[in-house]
Amino acid sequence: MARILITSALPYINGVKHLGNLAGSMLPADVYARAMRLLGHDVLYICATDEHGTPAELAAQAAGMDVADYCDEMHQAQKSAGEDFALSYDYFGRSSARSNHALTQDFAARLEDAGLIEERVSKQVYSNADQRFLPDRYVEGTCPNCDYESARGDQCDNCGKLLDPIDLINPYSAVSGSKDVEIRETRHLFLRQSIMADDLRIWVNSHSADWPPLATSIALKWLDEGLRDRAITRDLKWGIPVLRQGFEGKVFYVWFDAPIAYISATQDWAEKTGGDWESWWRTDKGAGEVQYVQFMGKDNVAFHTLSFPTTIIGTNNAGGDQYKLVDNLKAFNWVTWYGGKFSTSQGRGVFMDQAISIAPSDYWRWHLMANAPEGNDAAFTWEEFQNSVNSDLANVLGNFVNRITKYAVGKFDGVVPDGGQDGEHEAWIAAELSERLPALIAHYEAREFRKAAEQTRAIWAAGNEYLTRSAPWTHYKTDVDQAAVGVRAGLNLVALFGIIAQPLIPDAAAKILNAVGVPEGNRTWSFGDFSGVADLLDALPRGLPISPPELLFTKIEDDQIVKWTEMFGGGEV
RNA sequence: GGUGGGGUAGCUCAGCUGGUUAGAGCGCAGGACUCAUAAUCCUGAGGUCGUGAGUUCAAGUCUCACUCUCACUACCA
Repeated sequence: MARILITSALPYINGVKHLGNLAGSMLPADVYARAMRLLGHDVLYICATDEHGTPAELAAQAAGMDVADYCDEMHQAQKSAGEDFALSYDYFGRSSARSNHALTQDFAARLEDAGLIEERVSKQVYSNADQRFLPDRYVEGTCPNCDYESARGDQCDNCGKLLDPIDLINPYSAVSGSKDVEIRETRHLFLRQSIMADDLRIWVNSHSADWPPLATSIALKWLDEGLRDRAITRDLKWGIPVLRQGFEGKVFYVWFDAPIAYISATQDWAEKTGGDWESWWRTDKGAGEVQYVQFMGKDNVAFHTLSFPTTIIGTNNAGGDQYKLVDNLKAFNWVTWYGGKFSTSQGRGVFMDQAISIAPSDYWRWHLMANAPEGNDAAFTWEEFQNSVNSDLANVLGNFVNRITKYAVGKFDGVVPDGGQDGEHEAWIAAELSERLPALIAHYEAREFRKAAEQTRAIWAAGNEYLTRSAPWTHYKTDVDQAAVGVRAGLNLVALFGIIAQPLIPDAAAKILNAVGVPEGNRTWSFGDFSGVADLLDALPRGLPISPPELLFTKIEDDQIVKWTEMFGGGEV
């Protein structure tokens, strides 16, 4: 048994997340957590809302709310959306929690002791009308390169050129539209990442074999370009106060405190459950044996492979408490939406709360993982979604469960039949399983979600092939015992299919396992060694009553696709 | 502009350190079966592996050039 710590990138607070966010961090982390628990590992899966920063303040302002109240509300909304999708967090915390204030301030103090903090003065755009400093992208104006009139201060959307807000012609605040903006000097703390670059490179290279190329290549790219020091404070009201003379009214940068919330949320978990957070995070207190796995979209890779590690290594260098670095890191590409990106700010795509209102969570979980954006960006289309659900879930799995349980009710009094001897067909399916089950587990252990889903489906399909081969309905006419063998094996396959389905489609899996009376304690993946896989075909007690579950998966009809396409604008480019 | 992915059957994608007739699912065409949500099972058609060179006994797999596409590019997170 291993101890596995899992975190998924913290969803930002400014709205319910879309399917791209779900597919790229929370959902795969959940599927992995579930699979590892089923394998008997000691798993701790932590997530939280990421609540600080300019967008949170502006979103609250737009909603006419106090930012703390806004975050309370949105935290609840996201927590509830997570529950709707059966995300099995051990704890879903908040980066604004008191624990995170304390820990972030402690980290900053220790980084200073380690000589990694430096004060610098920088120039930034200030809006008098908004009474706030504006991040580059919140300053707009005319592009000096192409004369596009709504160019953002960081980059022009029209010609793609990277800009500095100072270069904009006729700059104005994107928040209020006010042209009363000026350049002001402001003092900030910088994290001296540059002096950690060599250490970071050695560490990243040590993971070149076990991280996805996407992760190492992004990290090395930044290192190759020369890691720059990064400001870790901001001129904002909402956030974690900087305890330093001359920094009154300033807070830590959201990207400094957010990953620290992985740790502080674990502290909050411990507080609530009586668990021991230090054994998960403190390498000087038993966390050395923990395997820590992070899940994130590719946009987050630089922060998780460079900035946060700098924080951890730097803090550790100060002596005293020693914290754990990530061991394995799974990075995802994007789910794309009809030629473009999902966008929270522009409302493009399908959001978690909308998704759950039109189809059960299992449908989304299955489709998003079977088509996970692992090697590449993955296009979401309604047709593909329909196909995944109807073909894989309804036809292959749902129909299998339905056909054999109904047949058992019709011909064998609704119990697992006795009688008969296993023969060549049972040997065939046993051989299939003895090859496929270890492959399935290997895919989960390697966090290859497309392949895990593909193998899961292949095992279900093998069940259908087994029924074709053993054909109990044919034997029933001449040899009831022979038919009993097929029905018995078939019902045991139903149980097995439910057991392996649990990480991906937990709700349907529970219905299936209830239908064939598998007790909670027997739903794990302790298959033993796979030489004994034939026992899986006779695991249910003979004579055990079973009952067909209600329709497991309702097919998605063409007219629903038409309706959803209209509703969500899918099909537009 | 720079950097990094990717371009493999109609569609979505597998193909680790180069090695027998390039694979899967869906879709399509035939057939089988009738227990089942008109489901399932079998068989088949279909690809000059983006383009052009090169290295090698041998390249989808390595090198170079070209082309298309997506992403990242550091004060949005």
